[in-house]
Amino acid sequence: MPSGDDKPMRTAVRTITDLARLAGVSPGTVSRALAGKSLVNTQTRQKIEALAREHGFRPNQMASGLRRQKTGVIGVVIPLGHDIRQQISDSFFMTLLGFLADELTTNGYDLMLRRVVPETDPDWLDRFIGSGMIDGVIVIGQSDQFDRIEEVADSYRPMVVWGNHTEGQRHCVVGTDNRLGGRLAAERLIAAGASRIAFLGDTGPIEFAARFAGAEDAARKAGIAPILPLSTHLSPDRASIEIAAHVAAHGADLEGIFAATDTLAALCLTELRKQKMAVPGDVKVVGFDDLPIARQTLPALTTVRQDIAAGAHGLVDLLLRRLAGEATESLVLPPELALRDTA
Amino acid sequence: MPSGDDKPMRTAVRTITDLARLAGVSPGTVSRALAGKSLVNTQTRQKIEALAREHGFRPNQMASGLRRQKTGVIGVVIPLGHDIRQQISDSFFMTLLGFLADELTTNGYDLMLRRVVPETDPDWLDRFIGSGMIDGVIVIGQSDQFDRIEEVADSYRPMVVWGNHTEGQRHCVVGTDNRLGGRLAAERLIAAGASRIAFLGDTGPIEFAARFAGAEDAARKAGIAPILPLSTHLSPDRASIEIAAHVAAHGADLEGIFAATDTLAALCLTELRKQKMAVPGDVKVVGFDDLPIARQTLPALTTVRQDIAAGAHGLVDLLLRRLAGEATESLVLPPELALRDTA
DNA sequence: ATCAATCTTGCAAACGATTGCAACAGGAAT
DNA sequence: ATTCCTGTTGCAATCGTTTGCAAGATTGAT
Repeated sequence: MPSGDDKPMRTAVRTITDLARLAGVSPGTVSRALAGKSLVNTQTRQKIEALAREHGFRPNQMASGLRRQKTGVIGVVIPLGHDIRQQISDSFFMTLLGFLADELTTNGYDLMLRRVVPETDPDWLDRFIGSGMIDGVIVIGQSDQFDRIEEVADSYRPMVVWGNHTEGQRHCVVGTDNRLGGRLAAERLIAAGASRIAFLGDTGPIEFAARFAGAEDAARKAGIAPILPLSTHLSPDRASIEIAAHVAAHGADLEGIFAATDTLAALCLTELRKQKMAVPGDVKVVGFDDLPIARQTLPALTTVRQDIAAGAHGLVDLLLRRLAGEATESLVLPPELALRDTA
Repeated sequence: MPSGDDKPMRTAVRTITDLARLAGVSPGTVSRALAGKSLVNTQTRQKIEALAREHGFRPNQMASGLRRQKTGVIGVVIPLGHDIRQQISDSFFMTLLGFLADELTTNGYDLMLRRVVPETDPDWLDRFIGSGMIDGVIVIGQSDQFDRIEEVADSYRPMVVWGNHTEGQRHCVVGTDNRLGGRLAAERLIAAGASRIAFLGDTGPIEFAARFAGAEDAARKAGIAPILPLSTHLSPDRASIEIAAHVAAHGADLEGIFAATDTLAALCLTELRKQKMAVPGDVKVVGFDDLPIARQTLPALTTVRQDIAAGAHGLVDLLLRRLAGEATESLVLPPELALRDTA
């Protein structure tokens, strides 16, 4: 029994049992005191708290999690489906992630981040959920994994997804009304006088497909020519090249361009300038997202705003509700046109 | 003893013990089989693996972590010191985070993200480390917490910090040579003909202070007037206003502006344009970071590149080494001038 | 002084996976 | 037939915390 009580080198207090010994009580009491339960005598509690502070003791979350069958951690997973390289620095998702971190922290949860490549790891979602490390999961972007998510949603409740809402889907989703957003964008282009309009971006991902569909709705309603889809990748390097080609091929025929994201819109503006086309004189441009960059392009980009903060708040709010056993509806946020100088 | 073996509704297999019962072996054997240890008979192993696959079983990470005293999780913490709102969507940190996630995943680790406000939570670092949830920690940005980090570094080894390297510091850091970067920026401005130069940004954060100091070095060496510090906040909203004021007050006197980040540089370009000052004709501008936005400003921004991917790689590499017990040196990455059109 | 009621506390069994040790089987060698 | 391997497996303790249950202490009422 080593007795180094008064030595300057304090004995390390790693477990609740160590602390209990020091306080002269049982581990159970320490646990209760630190957890703030009411069944502990005030003096005892204070002594324990003081000791814990003094030795910088914190209960081991792993052990606690194991015993209580909850971890206090929410998983956030970003499936990299369509275009792996893009997402690495995609501002939209990263900004959303920032807000999510804040919302979760506010609610006492930690955030475990995972980026997965479903193509090489078909089991990505089950793996994460089954790990036992997380109490719930937020999926950022459906990517091309809609069906997989649907399946999982049937048996796993604490999951909320950022993405597009489709009639009759079974997983709980939060997202902007992309179709409406697409309509707003196209309507703006039309109102500004454009009638030959292109959609710039891959129409594969479901969110983009919805934006495209919305634009088509507007075109049909206005009785103008159908929207011309111009496909691009999302990584800036490849997109630049592809956009240059598209502009060279179709630029002269076009009066309006609806870009699937602000990032693409900004690249497009750069390219149009290079090829001596005036914006909004020759061509009008509308983006999507309203990232900070939209205010800094020249001319400043007219775009469709997604309320990212509201999205993050909604995701966390719904997830907490589901954790509490509530049934929840999906949340569809209204997009809003941010009118600037390109259309 | 319920015997629903052949029912379509499979009995849930949640624990290693459940699986053991199904396979007719002991839990220990299942554990060894799933962990890929060599002491298990090949047939037994295959049977167990098949069963695990069939029932989608994965061992509980919490229990495993508790027993093995390691979690497979690396904590990544972003201290929000100087300007809380900024960092929420700061592209640089978020991009770094993206690369970190990839590097860690590649090495079999998960990433736990935490953003903290040291001012209201002085205990932020010890709390994270003491939680027992993480095997090591990466701190993104020293913010104003240099001393706190130093203290912790004395007793906690698996920690690596992104930030500035200071002579004789005790914590292991990875970062760009900010002072050299600052010198490169100022030298470029001087070479382009500017001799009245301002530094745009708060000189409080240590990284920025070093950039400023580097610029001062260059000014001294060239024998020009001292660099004029123009302080701003980092959140775009406030920065815009402050930059507008700075430009109005000093614009006429200035020939060169070295902005502490590309984001500030981009805002500055916008503001200069508004106030009818030609870039690089009237004023030359150099940024720092080489974020994607630097290619899209008009004119395209000359800036000092930080190699973010290399930074993330270095952080993870050093951390893994420290986890393995190696002693490690800090890693200082060389910045590089990305010459474009603003200077 | 006795008894009941209320507070505090300790005891010990979980949570689910891992692992040192010992036991057992099957073979080979003597 | 005996002994000694080698290769597999089971047993049971362990990681650190939580929590139901019961015991002990204290108080107040009778």
